[in-house]
Amino acid sequence: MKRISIKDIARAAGVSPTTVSFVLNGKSEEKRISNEVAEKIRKIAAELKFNPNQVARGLRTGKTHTIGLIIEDIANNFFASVARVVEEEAYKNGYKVVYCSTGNNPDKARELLHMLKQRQVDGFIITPTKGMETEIETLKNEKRPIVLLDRFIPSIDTSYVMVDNFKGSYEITTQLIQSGYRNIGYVSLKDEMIQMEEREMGYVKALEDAGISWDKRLIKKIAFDISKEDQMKELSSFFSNTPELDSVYFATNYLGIAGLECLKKLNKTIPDDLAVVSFDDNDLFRLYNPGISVVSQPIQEIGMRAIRILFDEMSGKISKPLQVRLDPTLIQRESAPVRV
Amino acid sequence: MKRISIKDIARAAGVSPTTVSFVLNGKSEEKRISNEVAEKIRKIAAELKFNPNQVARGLRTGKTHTIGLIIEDIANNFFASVARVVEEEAYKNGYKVVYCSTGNNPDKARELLHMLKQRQVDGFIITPTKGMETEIETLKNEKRPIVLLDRFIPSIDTSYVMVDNFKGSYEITTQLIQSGYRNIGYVSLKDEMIQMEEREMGYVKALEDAGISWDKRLIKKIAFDISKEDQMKELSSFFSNTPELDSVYFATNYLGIAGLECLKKLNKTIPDDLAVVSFDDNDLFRLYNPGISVVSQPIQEIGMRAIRILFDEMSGKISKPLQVRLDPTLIQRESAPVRV
DNA sequence: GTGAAAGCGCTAACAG
DNA sequence: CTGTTAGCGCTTTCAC
Repeated sequence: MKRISIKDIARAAGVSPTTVSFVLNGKSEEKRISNEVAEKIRKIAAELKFNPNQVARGLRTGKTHTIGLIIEDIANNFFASVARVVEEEAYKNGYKVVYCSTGNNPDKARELLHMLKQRQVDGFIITPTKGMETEIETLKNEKRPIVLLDRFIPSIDTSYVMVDNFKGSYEITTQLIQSGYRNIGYVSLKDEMIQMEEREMGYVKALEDAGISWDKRLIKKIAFDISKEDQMKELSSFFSNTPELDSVYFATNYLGIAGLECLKKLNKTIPDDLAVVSFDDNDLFRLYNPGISVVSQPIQEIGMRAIRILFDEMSGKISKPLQVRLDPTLIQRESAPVRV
Repeated sequence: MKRISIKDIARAAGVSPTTVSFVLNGKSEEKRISNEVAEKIRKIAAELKFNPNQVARGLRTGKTHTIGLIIEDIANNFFASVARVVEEEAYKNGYKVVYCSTGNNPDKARELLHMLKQRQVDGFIITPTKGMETEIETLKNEKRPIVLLDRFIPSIDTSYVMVDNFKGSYEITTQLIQSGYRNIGYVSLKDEMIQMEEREMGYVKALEDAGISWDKRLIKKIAFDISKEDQMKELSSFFSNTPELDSVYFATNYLGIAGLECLKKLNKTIPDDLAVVSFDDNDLFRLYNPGISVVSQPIQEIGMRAIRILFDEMSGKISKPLQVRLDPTLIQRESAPVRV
């Protein structure tokens, strides 16, 4: 049961492969193929269940109809949800997506990029890690369609789609201050990329604007790649070393989840012992008792914009990088009520 | 800045493309290419930053080094986590993965399969939906490597990897009974595949073995594709129509999450008003107050076994389908304590 | 209106 | 030890 090719159809129809190709690619009008021939070819193709070999087509045309999606971690809810949107929209346009998780490891990220290039993907959506500057630059110079996701590289002018991190961070911190909190802890990641810097700036600026001097001791940074246990240890010691905290702001969903786990272990009650807020939303924050107040990202729109911009770049519809910052949404729940 | 090919290297080195191909594919020994030539070629390739075109290679060799992963929904924690494991392991072996979410829609599932075949993926890992029997059968007849995930198709003898659903379900139901619960609700999906049937059988068998007659009214089935609001409505009315319930068992993480949301809205206290257990584990169940008792799947191992079996099939190491049922783990938390 | 032929970049018989 | 050549399946220019 051998795969059937365009030649088989040609033979069966008594025409040349060329004609078959024209008809099957909808160019029968343009090439003025007679209706009878066209119909006949289509009929035979259907009977034989002909599947064009996309690899061969890719080799010939240089287009693989595949896009490469490089994200931090497909198991992370935020990225998985974005991936879902990207996949769906790509699929609607006849594109497949190959995805890769970097785990925030620059070496792996570079390798993945390299692999995707070898695979001739038509475009890239990338959550860049540190140390990818050169590769992204190269991509850009090669005029490959590319849009950055969740963060960008300040030194390179590419398209990107991300939430307005500063704004979200500023607003939720301000909210906390207005609710009467003064000793607001901030838990973030070491080795940060620009998006985390923006979140920190939002936090600091909100404090400054409220006339609260910010205290370095209330800022805790955790490495991305340590074990769960070490994470817990770091968090625990942070909380025990800063008894003056009346509230804490976790800068990613990932940290927020770890934070809740730690506070549970320490038998701290939210919000009585400590008010809690976090960047990003998810089922846990939404349904937790008490519900965790968050800055939520417009996930659907982030994914949609990213893939649409990529398509526009691929089709040449836009030639200049497009940079999008979406508004976050503050969701008030019960984890940081007005202090009495 | 044109892409450089094997010919360019050949020209630069003053040898033929063949020789370059041999050297770059590590066959210099086998083909007895002289060391000087080999070295020279390698050097030039490195200098020119040569990237072999995998599409061309794929066309020639018939191997794309890509595997297709068809799952229910990449945004679902269980599948995303499995996907992560699969991707990681595939990557270590030089394979990429193209993933697609079916959303449990048979038509989409079939289309996706079709697309992946056109793309000449070397193997498939598939979470089958209803109505995919013919396609899977065809795949099997074409001798394409394939392993089913999370469920299987009883009428077709393929490899698969899944948790022992019956066992998990039986055990957690028995646990509930032994803790003194008698009116145990069961919330599952309509249009179920085999894995859900097994879970239901586990539930029913546990009740029967305990001499409890099971009541159809305590079993609620919800369609997969309805809106969140409708889901909530269905759940609410189920709970109000069955006031005799002392406990409820949700048959998937997805339903468990919806269930918690519903109970929260109805102001029911767990476990005082109603004890709750669920199939699958996740951050929400683990950190919820009270912690939700669950049957947890060995996600890491499921992903690992699936990809390893697929590789073994691809390399011809095994010729007979391998069918794996992994043991689930009961995790006792506080949502269904012994009744007093 | 349709077909012949070249070629995308690579691999692998086969020849020398 | 290395090169020639054919061909994977498709698209596309050019010719008839």
